[in-house]
Amino acid sequence: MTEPTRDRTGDEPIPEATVARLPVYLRGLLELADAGVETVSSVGLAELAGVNAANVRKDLSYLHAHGTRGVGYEVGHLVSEISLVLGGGRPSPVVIVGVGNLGRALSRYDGFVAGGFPIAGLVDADPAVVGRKVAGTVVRPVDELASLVAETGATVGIVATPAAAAQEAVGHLVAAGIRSILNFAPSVVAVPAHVDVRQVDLATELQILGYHQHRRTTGDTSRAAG
Amino acid sequence: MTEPTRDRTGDEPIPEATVARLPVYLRGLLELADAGVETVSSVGLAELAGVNAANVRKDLSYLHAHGTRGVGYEVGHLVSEISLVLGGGRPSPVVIVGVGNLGRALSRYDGFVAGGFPIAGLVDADPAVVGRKVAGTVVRPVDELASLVAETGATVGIVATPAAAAQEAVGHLVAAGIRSILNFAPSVVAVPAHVDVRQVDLATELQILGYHQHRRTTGDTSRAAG
DNA sequence: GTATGTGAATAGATTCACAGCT
DNA sequence: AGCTGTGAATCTATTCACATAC
Repeated sequence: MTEPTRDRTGDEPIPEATVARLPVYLRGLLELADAGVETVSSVGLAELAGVNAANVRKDLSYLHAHGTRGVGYEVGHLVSEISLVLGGGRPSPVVIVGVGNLGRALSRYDGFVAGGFPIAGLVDADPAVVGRKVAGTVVRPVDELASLVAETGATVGIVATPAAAAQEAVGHLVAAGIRSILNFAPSVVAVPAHVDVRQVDLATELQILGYHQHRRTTGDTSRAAG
Repeated sequence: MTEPTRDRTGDEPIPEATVARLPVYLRGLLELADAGVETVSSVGLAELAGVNAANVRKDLSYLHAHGTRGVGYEVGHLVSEISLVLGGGRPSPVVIVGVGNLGRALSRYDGFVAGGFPIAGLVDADPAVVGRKVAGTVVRPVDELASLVAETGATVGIVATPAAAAQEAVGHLVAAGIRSILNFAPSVVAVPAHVDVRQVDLATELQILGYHQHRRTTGDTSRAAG
């Protein structure tokens, strides 16, 4: 409260729940910036993100993003701060393992490139798929993964294989030096402690919806969950 | 009748965090059942699901699933109980709005059918796409959504449109009577209180990974997050 | 001996409510 | 007046530890 001590970028731990909301704030802020809006209040940002305003303020207090009392937050400033925290501002090239239906769709998804996650390359274990051109990129064999990562500086791996092949795919990625993995395969995978895995499971999401639906139709006084 | 509080299926509220883990347990249990395993301990199931064993026990205590002390849980029984809680055992047909890259991939994803979520139909706002056959189904125009839902008994909607079209797509789904929606568009959507929306946002997931990666490389004493 | 079931303890996240700045 | 920033209160979730049952 007297001296502005240790102020290194990203040195304080930001709660996971906050980190998960930052991308949503960022999206809303980019829309505002596009529309020429220069300041936004916590209430305004809360509406865009679908959360509570006090939550927004507390979240932003973890960053080095301060607002002006009586006015609000400067949109451009928030965009910079959040972008910095989420990946340091540099693009993170992505390698995709598994070029089935989902892998192909992901490789063509332009939201990745726009969000700073260009596709560095595609690999597949199936020789019938290797060599084919998908979304402008030639699919390479799995044993070239390490060199692909080295060449392109890829930092993120996406697993889009069948469940049975997911653990092996993760092993290849880790061996190639990748430490951030997004796993679309419906399978819990084991990784060393220094590797970060996030699971995106479509069937699981549907089943969670199924629970609430089932409850709504059989139970009585239930409350909708977001 | 004056019968006391008997166990109506799904009458107690199950914590959200537990609901989100049940599909993961179910997957592991189905694997065990396939392998002919008949009982499993909370420790065994915890390993399969990647969580703490006490957590498994507490989660299962919310269901009507009891184990045998000194032995464990009966795999077949758990499968039935969890399946029942997650959607009542009946299949929930799914309509997909938006037949771009992602919509096509989802419509071909066999995990849905296997998990009790058959594709009831596809719709798209683009006349150039309407009428084309995707994954064995003819794409229908958005204004046929209500009749499609009525015909097929679809209970779940998947939004796979661009962000700008997501709110409108959700509006159509709600108007057609759908009350469970899985939104793949990177956009916060507003829905009436009786409608349940879950967001699956690929760019957001990558950005969360980006935060941890950035922290690992710039910060020092950090701990890996699951 | 082994494994469940659960109260108690701990940790984490959200929301409230208001002091303090512009 | 309006809006941020944050301690305190509340709610939710996880983990521990052990009595209880097989």
